[in-house]
Amino acid sequence: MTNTITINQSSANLFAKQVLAWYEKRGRKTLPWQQNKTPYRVWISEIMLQQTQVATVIPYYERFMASFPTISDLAQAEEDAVLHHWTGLGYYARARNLHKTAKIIHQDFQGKFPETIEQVIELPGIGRSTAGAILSLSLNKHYPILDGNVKRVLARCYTVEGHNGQAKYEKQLWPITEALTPAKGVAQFNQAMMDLGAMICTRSKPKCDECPVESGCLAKQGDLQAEFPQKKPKKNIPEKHTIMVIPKTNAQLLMEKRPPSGIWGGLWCFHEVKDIADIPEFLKSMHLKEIERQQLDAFRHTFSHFHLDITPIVVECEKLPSTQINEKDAQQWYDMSKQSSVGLAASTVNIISKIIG
DNA sequence: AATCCGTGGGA
DNA sequence: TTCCCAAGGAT
Repeated sequence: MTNTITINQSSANLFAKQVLAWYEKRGRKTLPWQQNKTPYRVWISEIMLQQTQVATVIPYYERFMASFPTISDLAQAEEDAVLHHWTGLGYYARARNLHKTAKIIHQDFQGKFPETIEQVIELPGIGRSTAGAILSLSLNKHYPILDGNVKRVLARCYTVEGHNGQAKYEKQLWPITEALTPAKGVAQFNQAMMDLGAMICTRSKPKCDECPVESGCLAKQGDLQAEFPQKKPKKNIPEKHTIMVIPKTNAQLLMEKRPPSGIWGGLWCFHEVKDIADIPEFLKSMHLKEIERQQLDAFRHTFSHFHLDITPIVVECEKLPSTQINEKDAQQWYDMSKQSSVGLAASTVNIISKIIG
């Protein structure tokens, strides 16, 4: 049983007024994607910021916009180049969807970012909140958002039960953000709500004395800030093991492109085997002769949903004659003396740096 | 509806 | 150290 919250017009007006006044004084206005705002620039920022902190995003954003200043540039880029700009950022489906969407806009919308919510939500990687953010922040269109910051602020203000990722939680919150989002000043309001969540209504130790809506906050009134949003039940994540084989010749490492979906989809990675005994067969299929091997220290890479213990094995090899290492699409030699131009997972960068030193 | 998809920072 | 989880969306 979840109680339905009703918000009348005058309390919504007051809420918006308080938030907008706060934004003028304390809100963020100098982030990179807040300069020269266009749907394209805001779109890229919103995708990068999904489940990712601002400080982490900024350097990625700057590099990305320098390489792909327009939708057309992005649409015409190689997927490897787009993923390269995502190396280490995580959630790589975001980059693949970004590229797909750029192509769609290039082909179906004459390169102009669509401006209706229905069209924007249709695009790969853009859901209701991101669509609302793009259109409100860049074009001041009247759409609500509901990102992690807004959820936390509203969950406390209205003591909404549930936690992130729970359907009933969002189902309660959407009508609230709809009711509160003003038609006038929507760009500033939406930005302000994210700023409040990020700077004031933080998950631990919220700064209620600096909050513009403290007087109406139900959590504050009941001293329940620590109880909302509610805690997610903890779950033990499984442990997995893998052996990564790294054939090495002089200054080159053999890598392969991972399938387009699943973990590290579309990134270049080292070949995985279940057992050390599988290594000779793999080397043979690559037309490589083993000279010697060196097992590096195993290390743990932890994802949100499992641990992966990785044992890297570097195999110094000699390329057998008469063998164009066949597969230019699935395998390639990574030149350690050159700058990479493809997408790599953080753990792959880690292994390469161990080898290069 | 719950799970899959990364990574690094903060407590 | 260990644990939680952040400007979500797709399935």
